[in-house]
Amino acid sequence: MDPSFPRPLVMVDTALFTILDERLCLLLTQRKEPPFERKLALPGGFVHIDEDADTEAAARRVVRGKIGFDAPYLEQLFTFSGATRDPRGWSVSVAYYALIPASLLDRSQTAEAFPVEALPALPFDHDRIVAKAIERLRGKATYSSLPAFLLPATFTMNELHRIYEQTIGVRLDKASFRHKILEQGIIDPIPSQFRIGAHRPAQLYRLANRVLTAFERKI
Amino acid sequence: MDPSFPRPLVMVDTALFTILDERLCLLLTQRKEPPFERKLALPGGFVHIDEDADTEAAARRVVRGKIGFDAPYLEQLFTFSGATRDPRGWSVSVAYYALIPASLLDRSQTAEAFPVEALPALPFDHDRIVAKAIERLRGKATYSSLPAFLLPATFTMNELHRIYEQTIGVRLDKASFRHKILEQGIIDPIPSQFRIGAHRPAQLYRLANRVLTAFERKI
DNA sequence: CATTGTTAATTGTTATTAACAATCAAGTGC
DNA sequence: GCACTTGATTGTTAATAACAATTAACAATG
Repeated sequence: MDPSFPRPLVMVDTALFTILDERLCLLLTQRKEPPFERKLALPGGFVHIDEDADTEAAARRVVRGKIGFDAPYLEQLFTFSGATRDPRGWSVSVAYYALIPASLLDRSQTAEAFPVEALPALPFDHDRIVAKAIERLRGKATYSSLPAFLLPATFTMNELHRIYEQTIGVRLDKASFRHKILEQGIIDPIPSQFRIGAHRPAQLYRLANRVLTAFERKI
Repeated sequence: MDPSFPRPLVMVDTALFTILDERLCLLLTQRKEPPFERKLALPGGFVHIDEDADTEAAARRVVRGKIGFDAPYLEQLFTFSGATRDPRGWSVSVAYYALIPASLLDRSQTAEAFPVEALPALPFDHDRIVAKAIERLRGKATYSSLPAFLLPATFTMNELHRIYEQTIGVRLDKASFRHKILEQGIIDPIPSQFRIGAHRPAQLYRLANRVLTAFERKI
């Protein structure tokens, strides 16, 4: 019954995105064990088959260990594998990426956030994982509500606009953006709630539902 | 050095698509071993860590075992995992999907092709794998050259048109389709080569390069 | 050898959609 | 009051797409 093939190591790694100071950042951890002890790396760990229902549950466990709560958005990214990516042996890493509003993070956590354009050298094949995660994030941002999961529960149209521009990396026309987002119906205005400050009050919005919505066209 | 966690089983499964009689089909195999011996299932097998460089190499090995050659297009689909998906124990299956022109298949292979709307009941969680593979195929077909990999090396514009309609599942305007495809530059006309028959000869085309090309807009 | 049928390829017209630029609105601080 | 800043809207133009119709090139037929 039990197949006699030698089994690979199986782990999960997570790319945790947040926006800090208008810049896309990744949360890294200092490794507590060899190999690469004390180096900064993506949060990850081995799958515990007596504890985790599946690899996504393992990823959620890792995320909770890092930030203390579940990420508003978590998605499987890609599975990396091979004999050489980990010095401990032939391994399989099921990578996930998650989006976390900076408003949910506390001070010590944001201290470990690094802008994606200024990441330190990463061990294992974590550079590849990060590259793929950014590629996926940018790709999905162009035709879905994905970037909204980087914002707190309530936000203004301009905040949403900026977060789309930051994640996609291109200018977006203000009027067109407004039109298309409202047309998609992914957000609802909160009646008589406005962001007040030094300027004209801005209408506050919230996500119409908390699941990812794909658009028919690019934003 | 060696982590003492019990290790999951690691396997690959493949969804092999082809077009037969204008219908999208999947190649299935009759299982030779328990569990589910003699049942039709997706081609798959355990990763051989002394033989496979990574899981993609394992998938290529499985595909070669099924059709005798490498598929023109192969891509990682998703990783399925958990304690219950395989009766042999906590397992991880890295699923791949591939596109294979029917012209490359021989008679005995096409005999094992089933239209995706008329598949037999599949063991394990292969139904989920198939559903996800079809979803991915349809999704990518709308904004990339993916469906072209279901055609032989040379084809007419109308053959390409039909294959897009079949994979996406919607009508596409003939004139607009022609326009957009040529604009993308993914195919080149083969000078003075035409498909002749009972009617007006049709210009033959071939893929400009053999890698997947993503479009800026939907087709 | 003109007629018909069928597929291939093109053209034009209209309706949508997006990009760009400008303008109007509503507050604060001086 | 006035300048300043951000929020929100409007209009004009250009680019695209959808739809319908037409022209082109063959084979088969009587």
